[in-house]
Amino acid sequence: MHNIKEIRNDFDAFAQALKKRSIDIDFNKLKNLDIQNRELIQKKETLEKKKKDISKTKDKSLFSKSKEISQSIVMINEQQSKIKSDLDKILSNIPNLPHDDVPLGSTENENIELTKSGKIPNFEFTPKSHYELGEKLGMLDFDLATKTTGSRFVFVKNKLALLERAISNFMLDIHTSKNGYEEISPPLLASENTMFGTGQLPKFETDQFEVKLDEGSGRKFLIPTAEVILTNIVKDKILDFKTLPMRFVASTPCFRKEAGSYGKDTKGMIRQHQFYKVELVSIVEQNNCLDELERMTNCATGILDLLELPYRKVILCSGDMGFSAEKTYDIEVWLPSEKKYREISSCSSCSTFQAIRMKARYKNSNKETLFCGTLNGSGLAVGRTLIAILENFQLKDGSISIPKVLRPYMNNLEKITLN
RNA sequence: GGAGAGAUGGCUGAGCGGUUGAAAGCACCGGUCUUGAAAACCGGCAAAGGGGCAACUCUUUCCUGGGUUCGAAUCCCAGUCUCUCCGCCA
Repeated sequence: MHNIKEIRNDFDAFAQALKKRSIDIDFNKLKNLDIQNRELIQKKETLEKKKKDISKTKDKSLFSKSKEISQSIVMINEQQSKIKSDLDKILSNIPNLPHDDVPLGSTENENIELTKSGKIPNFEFTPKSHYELGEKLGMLDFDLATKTTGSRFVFVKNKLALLERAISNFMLDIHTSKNGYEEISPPLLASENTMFGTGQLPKFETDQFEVKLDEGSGRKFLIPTAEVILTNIVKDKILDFKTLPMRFVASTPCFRKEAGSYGKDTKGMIRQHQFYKVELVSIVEQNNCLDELERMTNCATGILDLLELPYRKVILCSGDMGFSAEKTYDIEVWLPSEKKYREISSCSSCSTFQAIRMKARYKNSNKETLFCGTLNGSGLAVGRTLIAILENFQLKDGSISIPKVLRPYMNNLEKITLN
């Protein structure tokens, strides 16, 4: 969320910066609400002061006057809180401003490739898709999932289930032992307020799975990414700058409705309602966001290097970035069956955007209270890593060789074969 | 599911109708002392919002929302959350 005080300072600059997002906002309305809001606050405060003074005198003859004032305060207060909530409503739906580094654009076609790494495999046969391979092995069962649950779910079985677990554990080990992240096993449900903090609510409610608990308890949502729950660790906190940066890693299932992606990636397990993801989150001093973004992105690509998977790094254009991000790198892995790169990680700096929503602050060395910077990135999406391994490490007979670094996690298995 | 207890500043924890924005301790910052550090002693230290170029000043905030009152952290009602005991259970 943006700070209205800062918007006020340079209203036109804000409107201009937001244009990069190609978002339609009624700026005049915003401006007017802010002015009205402050006028009413001033009115209210004048009356409150009067009332307070009367109370201090303890003069009985003034008590009735005080009562009158109370009534006017109630009325003004009603108006003011209405205006304030309208104002907040607009503010909470405005996305983060793109950083200057971010290229201008409206769709993914304007994203810019920065680097390419790894060697694209050269097959002597036509490479199969992950779902062909998985089904042939009898280890990916989409039909069964359709029977028990519905579309966009999958049963991962046998050695592929082991592979999935190995991927997860391998990534966690690297991030905790080499990259300095603290491992967390978090709740998979988040409260409404938590979802607001990272920006999933209110604007993207239709993408979320809501879960009904007992009557009376607040609304709960299945996390669409561990980012939500990990970032909110610092919600409502005022941290000491010495405790920063904080770095968390978790491997969790993620749940997404994928509303609006009907007909997209319907085959296979590219786009599922439920998938595992190893997520990285950093809480930093606000000036360190961009450095941390580079560091985090390197942590993600480091995994692909170790797995020997070919990938490229892309910087997202202004129109393709997520709601809370100021700058995002996507890491895309090569999929031989599609002959193209597909997203396997997305690393974003959210500047102070989420911290303002969460009220996550810290005291810097000058004892000033400032909003934290927050970052999140996949390190990596486990399901898509599984896909990438299947496709890139497939052999002519449909068996899969296991990347060397994963073998210790799989009883030194070298190959997944039909039987 | 049954029975209780609680929610106060960065943290711990007093207060239970009128200078209480809030005692005390810890943490933190500054100073004295010390070769340096520690200890000891002295001093400082909440957040949000409004007004002002600024010094500064005003308002709000003791879980949330209502109510009583001239006045509420303190009394009443509702809600949320947390904890303890019993039952059930991975």
